[in-house]
Amino acid sequence: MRIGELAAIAGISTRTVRHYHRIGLLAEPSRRANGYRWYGLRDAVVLSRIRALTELGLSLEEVGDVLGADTDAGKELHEVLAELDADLARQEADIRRRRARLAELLRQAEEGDGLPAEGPVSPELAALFGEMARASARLPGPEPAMAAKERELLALLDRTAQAPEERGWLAGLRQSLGDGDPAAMRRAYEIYARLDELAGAPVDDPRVGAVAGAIAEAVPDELARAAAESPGEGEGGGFAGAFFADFAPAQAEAIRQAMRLLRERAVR
Amino acid sequence: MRIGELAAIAGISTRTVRHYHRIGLLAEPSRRANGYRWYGLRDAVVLSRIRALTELGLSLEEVGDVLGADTDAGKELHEVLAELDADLARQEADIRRRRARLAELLRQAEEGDGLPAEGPVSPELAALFGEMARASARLPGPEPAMAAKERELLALLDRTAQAPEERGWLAGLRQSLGDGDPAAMRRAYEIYARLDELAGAPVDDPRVGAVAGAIAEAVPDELARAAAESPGEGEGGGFAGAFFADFAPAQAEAIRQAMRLLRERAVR
DNA sequence: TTGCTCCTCACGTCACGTGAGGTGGC
DNA sequence: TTGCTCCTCACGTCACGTGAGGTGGC
Repeated sequence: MRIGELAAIAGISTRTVRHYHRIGLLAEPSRRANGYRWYGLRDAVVLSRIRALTELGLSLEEVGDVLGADTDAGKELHEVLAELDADLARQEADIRRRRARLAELLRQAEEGDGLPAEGPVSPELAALFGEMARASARLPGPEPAMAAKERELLALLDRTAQAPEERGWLAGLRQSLGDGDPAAMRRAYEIYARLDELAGAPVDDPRVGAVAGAIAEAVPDELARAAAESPGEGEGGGFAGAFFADFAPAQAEAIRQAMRLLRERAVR
Repeated sequence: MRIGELAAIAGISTRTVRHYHRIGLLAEPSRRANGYRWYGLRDAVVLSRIRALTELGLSLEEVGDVLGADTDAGKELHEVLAELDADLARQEADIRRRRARLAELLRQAEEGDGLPAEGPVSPELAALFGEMARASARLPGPEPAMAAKERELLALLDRTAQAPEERGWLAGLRQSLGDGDPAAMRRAYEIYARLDELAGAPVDDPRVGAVAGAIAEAVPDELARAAAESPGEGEGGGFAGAFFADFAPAQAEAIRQAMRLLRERAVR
């Protein structure tokens, strides 16, 4: 029979059959005078066996190994199948994890209005962002740019610090944003606004020290300790440098001073 | 910071970061005098967001779409995530099917001794092959070549006829092999042996007619009907031709005559 | 003549990995 | 000087899909 019929019997494309020839998985049959390949029943038997194996999920190389190992092909197959099952188990667990995460995100989207602009974050942080959105809506005027900036930083931190012992800052952060207390959240937004005002100011602007003090005051002890352990200026590889470079000079200075105050407080 | 630190923060290789630059997913940063790329905190923020999306299973193109759709990125993301979940659900179901099939095969291997040389087949056919193996072990001498050949053909048929209405032959086949009755199985093996003997014989060998009669007699009505519906000689595309070409001339003739007898019986 | 099947290149897919060959920074 | 990091090509991976351009069979 011709390649088209063979392929139809196996339920695959003729291109696939030719591919198997090219890689040596299926022997080339004889040719007719017109150059057409001419297949026998044996080819159909072998090809259907190849397909039975690939449909289980074996790679073509593994299929070749199994077919080639005529001495005790059963044992070879058994080993490959056992390995394959372990691999599929991993894949299944991975897909499940991802689907659970997706369900979580879609639920977040239902509860709030859509998904956060900062991208997928942990449920805890998503809840916090939701509180911020509600607080901001209650306050007059547009949201301070610094609030959005902090959210992006928090999203980054949220993703890089995944280990449980690295997530202490979350509880502290929740406290500093009031933990549901509207007054604390208002104070936080006031600080964001005051930082915004420092955007074009010189480093020695008199407001810098005041803002630094307000920041340090708003940070609860838990977060203060985490901040004290964080790398100081110039340390921590290029990250700290990139961090401060991301702010206007006077803003960076206020944050630097605030961190110094927090470190002093931690020592006491 | 340099590319190595950025990659470390995102938990990926530097090659991956460069790949994202090449395809335009992440903007190229400025360069230092030595040609090194120089990244800011913004890059880390964006890159971690990219990673959060790819780890969910978005393709890089989808990630690009989501990042590019600044007007209501949330809605775009929501759609992509919903599609993705449907896709993952399909994948999960597929993996489960394959694992169930694997478990079945591994169980077969435990029950019999190893996996059948014919490759993975349905549980019903595997059970039948097991009966044949036990029957053959009880009979003297090596197994007839025709028995092994029939198994290969049956494995092929098993895989090509998957729809329930196409699987009637299985019940008939079980009957013809005795359905657990040792006497019937012995008769079947006798026919295999007699077919083997026709391997080198001429088409007009006097034994041909007798073997054909024995085959037709051994086939129960259920299988006779299925055979009657099957394509005759020369029909059914190249398959029938390839089928008969796979036997020695006298063997093919015996089978041809047996099928004719079965068709006649079906008409009555 | 028309539509179908077949033939052989040869590039494209997806998300990078992996050298190859060379240079800057501590 | 040594080891580490960075740079730019450019091929390899996996299982085919998809033209491109041409020919045989009914």
